[in-house]
Amino acid sequence: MKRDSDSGGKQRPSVVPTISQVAKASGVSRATVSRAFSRPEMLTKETVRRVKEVADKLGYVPNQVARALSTGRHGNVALIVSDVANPFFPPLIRAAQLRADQAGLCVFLGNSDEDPAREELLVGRFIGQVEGLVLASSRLDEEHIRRHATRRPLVLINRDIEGITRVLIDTAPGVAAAIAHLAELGHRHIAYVSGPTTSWSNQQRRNAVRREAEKRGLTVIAVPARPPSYDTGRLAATQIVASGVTAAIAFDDLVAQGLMAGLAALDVEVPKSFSVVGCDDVLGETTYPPLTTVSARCADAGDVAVGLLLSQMNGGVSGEIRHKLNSHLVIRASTGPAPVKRRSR
Amino acid sequence: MKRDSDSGGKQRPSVVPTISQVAKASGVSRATVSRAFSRPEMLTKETVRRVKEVADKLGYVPNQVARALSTGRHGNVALIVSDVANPFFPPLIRAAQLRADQAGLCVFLGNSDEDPAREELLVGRFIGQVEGLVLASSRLDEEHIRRHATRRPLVLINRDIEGITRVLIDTAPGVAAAIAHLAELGHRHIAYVSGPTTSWSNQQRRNAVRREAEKRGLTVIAVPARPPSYDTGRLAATQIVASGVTAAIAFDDLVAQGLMAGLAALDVEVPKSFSVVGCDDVLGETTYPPLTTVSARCADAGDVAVGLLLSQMNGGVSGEIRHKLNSHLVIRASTGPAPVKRRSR
DNA sequence: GAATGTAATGCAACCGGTTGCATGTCAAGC
DNA sequence: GCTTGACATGCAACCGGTTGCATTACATTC
Repeated sequence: MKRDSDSGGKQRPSVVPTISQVAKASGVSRATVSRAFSRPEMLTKETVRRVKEVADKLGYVPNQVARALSTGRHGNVALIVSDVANPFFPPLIRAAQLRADQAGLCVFLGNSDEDPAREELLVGRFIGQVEGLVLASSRLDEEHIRRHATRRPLVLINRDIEGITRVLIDTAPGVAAAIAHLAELGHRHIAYVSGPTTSWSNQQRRNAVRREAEKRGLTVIAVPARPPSYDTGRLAATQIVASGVTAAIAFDDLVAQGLMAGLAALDVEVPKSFSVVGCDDVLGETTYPPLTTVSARCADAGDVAVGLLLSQMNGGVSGEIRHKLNSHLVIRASTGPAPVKRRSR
Repeated sequence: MKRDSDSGGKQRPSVVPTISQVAKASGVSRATVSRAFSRPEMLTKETVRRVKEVADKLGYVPNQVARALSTGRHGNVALIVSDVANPFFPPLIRAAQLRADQAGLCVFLGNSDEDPAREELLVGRFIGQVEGLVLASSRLDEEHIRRHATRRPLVLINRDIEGITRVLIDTAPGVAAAIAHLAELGHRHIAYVSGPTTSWSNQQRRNAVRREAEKRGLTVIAVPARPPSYDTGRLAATQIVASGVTAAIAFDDLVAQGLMAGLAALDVEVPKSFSVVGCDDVLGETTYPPLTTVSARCADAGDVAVGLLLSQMNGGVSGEIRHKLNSHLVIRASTGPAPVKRRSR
């Protein structure tokens, strides 16, 4: 019964030393080595020092996978977004990463490409090896989300499901400010260039436009740009110009940018003859002309979401949290006074 | 000695059934359950069917972490990029994801934020739980990269280290075409707006500009935009205009876009009085005017890199691979005939 | 000096799978 | 009818850590 699994000659000689090798080399038990790394306060300083020294020499690093198996803590979280390539997400991803990093966590990124089935598949793959999930603009139906939430701490971004922790980018105040801004500039008839009907953000924005416009006596028409993109925005220009409005507020910056391109192609000058407002503020000053937009602080959303996830993972927060992020209007150069009204068209 | 670990009442009653529970419920051994999932061809069809049925009923899913511990295959790969927020990366990330997904792999995303120390930290966290790594635009020094490559399959993007599998986006042909294009339009003096000196891409582009310009008898000046961004591009405009050149080719699209904004601010019309060429083709037609640029097919790079990683993980490809991706010029509206020369300035 | 308490370390079971080998079953071959 | 072999399944060790409990060593107190 020779069971000297430690000294056993493996095919890979020097790579990846295990806890047993460190234990043997430093003349202590595996338990002590383990504690030197995970609970050093239980040990003599001297012991910790010695073990770590040996470990260093051998190039030992605790095996995360093995650790995860026995403790159930993997040190991983998952972030699933609906479209990595949409400029709304990269800053959000970056902020989420940063926050997770600070907590020593690794992050899995999933890209659902707007497809619920894909998203479900990804969740399935991730859930076994993460301690928590963040779903940004999830396209999953409520039932699925609830089920996953029973298995793991889960935080939603821009999805409003009761009982599940969520962070919502509340663009209503910013949109309201945008309407006020346009009203002050003398615009009376405006268009809302709308996004996906299933999107929580779109519903929220459209309602805010309606409400505020009504309050100020403006008339609003809705023109779709679906899916929201530069191209659909551009294509919407004709219809919008034909409708006789003098300003438009778009579902997002990409649509707004497309719209401006469409207007330019029709020889409609922005902001001289037509004003455009975007949403999300993801393009900064890079458009021509620089876009007036509603800043949605998407980076903060990533940061906050991971923060909430962390506290849920640790403390096991009981109460439901519905975190709202404020928004505000950033005025640049795509909005200006309403053109003098022509008598007839 | 009552050691009935299987039926033992855990605190969590129904969640996450284990292989033992499935084994018991279906009246077979754990080994058989294991094989029903990982090597069904070893078992009777009937057995597989029965086990899977029971597993389904119980909601059993094999635990990835446990599996990884015993097999050493985690089913994960890591992708580290230097800046998620740079528009060059999202398409690359997306393509890499897609490819990994098809192979049933989960991907960890790391963001080094251009910081070698951070990148090293991330690699350390990932390496224990992945089967392979892709480093895009790595800022690590060669020695570190080589070391990691001995531990795990590793593929580089836009980093040229001998002996390590790498995919390089070869923009030289596209840049050469751009110079030719400008020469044909009558430009004689041009500027190269350069990026990070340590960047492989930048060196390659600058050299291509030099070489091709010399061949055609154009003169080139170099103007820095560091770090490469919209803002540094914008700021470079003054110096460029003052130098008397009639066209510029920028390190990337962002710089080019900034440059166009800077030119507009100086009342220099593009393309009438000045031509601008970008690089990477990540902005499509969204600039004003639409940017002539060198298409670098960054999405393909992600796809190819993961593909190479996979083959390295499986077959254990022996020979070194240096995969070059071609580039070509996309002509849009930011380039035009050189303005008629004024006698003096 | 014996009893008591406390701090440091070791022992061995356990996490949930995988897998080499042994065992058992059944049918074909002589 | 008994041997032989192929095939299906079970046994038990193993992956590399963690942790409850036992043990040991040492200091304190009376």
